[in-house]
Amino acid sequence: MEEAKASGTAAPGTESAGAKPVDFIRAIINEHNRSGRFGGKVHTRFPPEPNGYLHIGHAKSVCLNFKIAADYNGLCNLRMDDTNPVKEEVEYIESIIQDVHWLGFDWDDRLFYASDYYDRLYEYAVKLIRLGKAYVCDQGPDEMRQYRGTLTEPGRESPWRSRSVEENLDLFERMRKGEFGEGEKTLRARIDMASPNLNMRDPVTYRILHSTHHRTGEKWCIYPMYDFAHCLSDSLEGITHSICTLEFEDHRPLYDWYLDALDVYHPQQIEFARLNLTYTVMSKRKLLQLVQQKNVNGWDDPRMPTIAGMRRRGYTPGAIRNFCERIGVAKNDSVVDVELLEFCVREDLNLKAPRRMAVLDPLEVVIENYPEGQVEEFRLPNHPDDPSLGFRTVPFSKTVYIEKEDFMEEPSAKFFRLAPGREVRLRGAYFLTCTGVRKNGKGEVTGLTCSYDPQTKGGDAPDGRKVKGTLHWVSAAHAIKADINLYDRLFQVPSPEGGDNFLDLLNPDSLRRLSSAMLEPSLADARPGATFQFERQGYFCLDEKDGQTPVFNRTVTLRDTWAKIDKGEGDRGRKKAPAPGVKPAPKKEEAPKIAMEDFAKVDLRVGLIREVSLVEGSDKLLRLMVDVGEGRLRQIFAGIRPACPDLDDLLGRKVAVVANLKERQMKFGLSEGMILAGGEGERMGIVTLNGDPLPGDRIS
RNA sequence: UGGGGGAUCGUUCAACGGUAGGACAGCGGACUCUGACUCCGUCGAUCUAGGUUCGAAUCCUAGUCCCCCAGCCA
Repeated sequence: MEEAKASGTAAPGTESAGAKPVDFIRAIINEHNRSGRFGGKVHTRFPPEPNGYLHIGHAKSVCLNFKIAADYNGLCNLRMDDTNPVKEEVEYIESIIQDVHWLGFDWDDRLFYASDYYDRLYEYAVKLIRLGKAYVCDQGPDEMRQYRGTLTEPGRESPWRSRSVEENLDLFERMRKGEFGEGEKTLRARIDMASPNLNMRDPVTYRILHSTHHRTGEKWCIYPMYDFAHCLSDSLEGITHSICTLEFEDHRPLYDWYLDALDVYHPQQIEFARLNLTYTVMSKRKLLQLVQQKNVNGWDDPRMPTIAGMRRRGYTPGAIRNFCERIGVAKNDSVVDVELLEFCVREDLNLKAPRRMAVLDPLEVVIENYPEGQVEEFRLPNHPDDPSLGFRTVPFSKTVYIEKEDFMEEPSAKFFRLAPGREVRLRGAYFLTCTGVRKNGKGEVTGLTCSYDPQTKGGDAPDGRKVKGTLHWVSAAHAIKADINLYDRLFQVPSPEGGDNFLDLLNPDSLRRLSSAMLEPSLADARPGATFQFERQGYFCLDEKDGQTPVFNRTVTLRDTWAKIDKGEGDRGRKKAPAPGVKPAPKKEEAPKIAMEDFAKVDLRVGLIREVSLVEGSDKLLRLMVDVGEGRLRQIFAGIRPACPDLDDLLGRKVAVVANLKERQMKFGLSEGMILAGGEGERMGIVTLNGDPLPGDRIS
């Protein structure tokens, strides 16, 4: 086979082991370049319809189109696909222009509008009529639908299909002049009413819309349909590769048909899978609904997956571009984990964001042995790894605020922040030991008294003693009060886009407003839009500066290993754990929460019980040694004792084992799976398998 | 039950008849004046069944499942 990579399109040295794999679109382009189909030229376009704000899904397309053009030394146009004046607005056009620019792309003087081509499009339509390939149809919407047939039955030809060229020309001209009302007449392509592809059953090419267009005003009352306008706009602009999303795949025959029928320059349409993100919705209809119903505060609400929303939230263009790079491009339907986006944001911000200290939920600390009225100034670096970001000055005094959650009166073993008698470091300042706790009548902690070690100025102990915790802090006398918006995912479930009840799935805590945060004074100079890392908290950007109190939006939290530990302990300690090792059957009343797709991930295997023993200290658990066909026995602790008065009865039984479960360390030992059982107490039963399945056989 | 697409670690992208690899997530560890960053380690997948082949994620056959299409929206 010929070496594709040696064809000269790859830069020198890139065909070595580290070469980036080529996605399927570039593979097609490479093939075109090899065959000379477009003379080595690559010219793409990003063609949004200005009927909403751009979102992260559009960003994928923007990056794809502009990057491909750049990679191949070609060009990419920005084109507004404005063929439906009813839905489109100037506000959207402006936002699109701003957003694509903000993302870091430029189209020079190549901002186009499909409406730029209305005159020529009209001429093309006339030509189609002359060729006998289009006709004016008098069918109304309902009638046309009936004649179209169904997915399985062919359509019937319209009675108007055989009008003469002259009559069609005359009628079309009169449509243009406004002699007919909306819906009275359409221009249709004469293709094939029996085509299995519905798009080819004499599709409407022009429709009458007595509506003011945001650019052409009253000039037209007939407007071309997408399929007609799009392929010809591409053709007119000399686009080589018309990259669009998957749902247009079965429009490609029509794309090709129009261009062939008119015998004009013919770009190649290529379809890729649109981006979906977990915990959000991407359809413009749903986003519009959220805006209109005021579930969010406009298109640029920081919780929205729109470019404008992400900008306001503090996401950077570089992070978004990087994200689009990492998710790749293919034809699989995919839902990308929003954590990848957040990773990209952190990755970018970590490098650039100056560090600051901000206490979101303050707890007052009085340092008893610190001189009254004394103020020290510490010079702290803006970035731990990048000296070029410089320093700022932070004042310190007798009373400081620390984060409420950085103190625990009765700490667990793994908590290494402040607690009575414990010593921690105040970042960049001193070691601090908690000597007393102040409480209100309800027993809530309202403040601490602490002592500091003057020897540890700057944050290091001359005697070399270590502390486990370092806390951020703010001097009470110098603090700036601020409001903080804590944003979380908009929806509670990973895929809210499923049914029509997506509004029920909104996360009620997607925005938490904090109004008593205290910031270090250097933040007074922050400019709107500037992003900082509030140490140990996350990245925050200044939203607006009008009013007395500044407002910071949380862009994204820091990765928080402690939260996981803490939560894990909480789960173990507080919640009543179900009998381990048993998957409880769902109760009748409540619908099962497991989606079929999740269930399909369960690897259910036949397990042969080889050993059974009681577990000391538990009246529910049994220790089973089960053969799952792996050449060794798995130890499974199962809470099935109530179902098994006679242990010997279990020996040799074949049961259903969930084999791909993460093993679980229990106090009795490691449990390497789960066996299927249902019911509770004495009514519990174990799923037993009859017949001759072998241990390890998959159960489907 | 028409047509068009798609099925590879939990997620996503790769591997183009020759060792199934990367990233994110997870887990474990090292480091740390951010429980961050960084570093190291680790877990983990070819939809199913046949066939071709020395060799199959890749080719063939037959299934299964998922997505899209019946706008005068794009």
